[in-house]
Amino acid sequence: MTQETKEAVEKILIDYLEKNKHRKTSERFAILNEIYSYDGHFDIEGLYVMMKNMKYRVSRATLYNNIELLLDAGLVIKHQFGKNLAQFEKAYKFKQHDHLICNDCEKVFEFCDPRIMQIQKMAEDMLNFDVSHHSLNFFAKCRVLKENGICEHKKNIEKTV
Amino acid sequence: MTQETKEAVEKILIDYLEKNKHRKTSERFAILNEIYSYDGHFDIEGLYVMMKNMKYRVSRATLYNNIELLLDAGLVIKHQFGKNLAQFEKAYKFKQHDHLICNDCEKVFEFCDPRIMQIQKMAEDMLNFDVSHHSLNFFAKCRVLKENGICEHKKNIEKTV
DNA sequence: GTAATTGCAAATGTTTTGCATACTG
DNA sequence: CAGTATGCAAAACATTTGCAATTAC
Repeated sequence: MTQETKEAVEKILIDYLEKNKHRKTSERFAILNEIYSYDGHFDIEGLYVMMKNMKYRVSRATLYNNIELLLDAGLVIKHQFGKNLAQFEKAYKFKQHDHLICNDCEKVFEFCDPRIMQIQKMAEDMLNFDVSHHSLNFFAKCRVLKENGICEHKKNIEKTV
Repeated sequence: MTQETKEAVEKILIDYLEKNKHRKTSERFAILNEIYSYDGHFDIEGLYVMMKNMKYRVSRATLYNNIELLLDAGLVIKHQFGKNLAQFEKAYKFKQHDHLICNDCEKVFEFCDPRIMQIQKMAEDMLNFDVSHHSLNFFAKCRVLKENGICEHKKNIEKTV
């Protein structure tokens, strides 16, 4: 993360905390910092391990509490890729994108399509709501299968998830 | 559910079971029947209670096992509306639709937009996958608030969820 | 008959809660 | 110094698993 980004997201957090009369605790800034230093999707347990490895003394409860706050501040977005495990991703300055999940290897791919915004506008006007965020997931089968009928990505042990 | 629908979905299930060499147990037909007799979204616990109330002797494990099978057969679709609770819905002959979830009262609204299919096609071709199903959720704030700042639907105790 | 499927109960994994302690404003 | 936020442990909750009994084929 660039110094510029670091300052920008911290400013957003500070403004949010002040506006909502929450305290500026060191944990909040540490969590924000860890999240923005990481690329890709993460879950709370992963973030907990990451922070433990980085010397921090944090509890899972604090992570659960503060991820909610960061979501509300628009600094983080939440995903659910079909499993009962919430996944998160930093949100500031990252291009809106959606996901396609392989039915076979569960790897997650990203794509962009501006038409989603048109659909959003239609839904907003039709139902009289202002959308704060959306989640579009395609669950799909890979067209390229290996001899054993397994998708071509399955060789990769680690998942994008 | 009409007799016609009942027969149609049972045929789909029978074909699926035969094709995949699974047994035609009475539980499987009972579950299918209950699901198709119910309108709206349900979770496993709700289905369990529904079936218990209807004299059936079923276990949660069987419901979890068979909902997976019905999903695979395309007879049921699965949703996750931001919570760690899987919700389901019958799928046969029901028009494709997507959801908007109120941030405030958590009520779920439905809408249709054919443009989602164009996005799907784009994603399929770009990533070389065949989409089996999708999930599009908008999380949104109601434009019409009551004096207390609470959304206009909050009065309704029961949720569409 | 035999192997898949079931019900039940225990186990798992994620998230929430209760409470005493620490720290912000 | 008042009350919010924290860490830790226990509780809650949805889902999965193990296993003996049942049932489809």
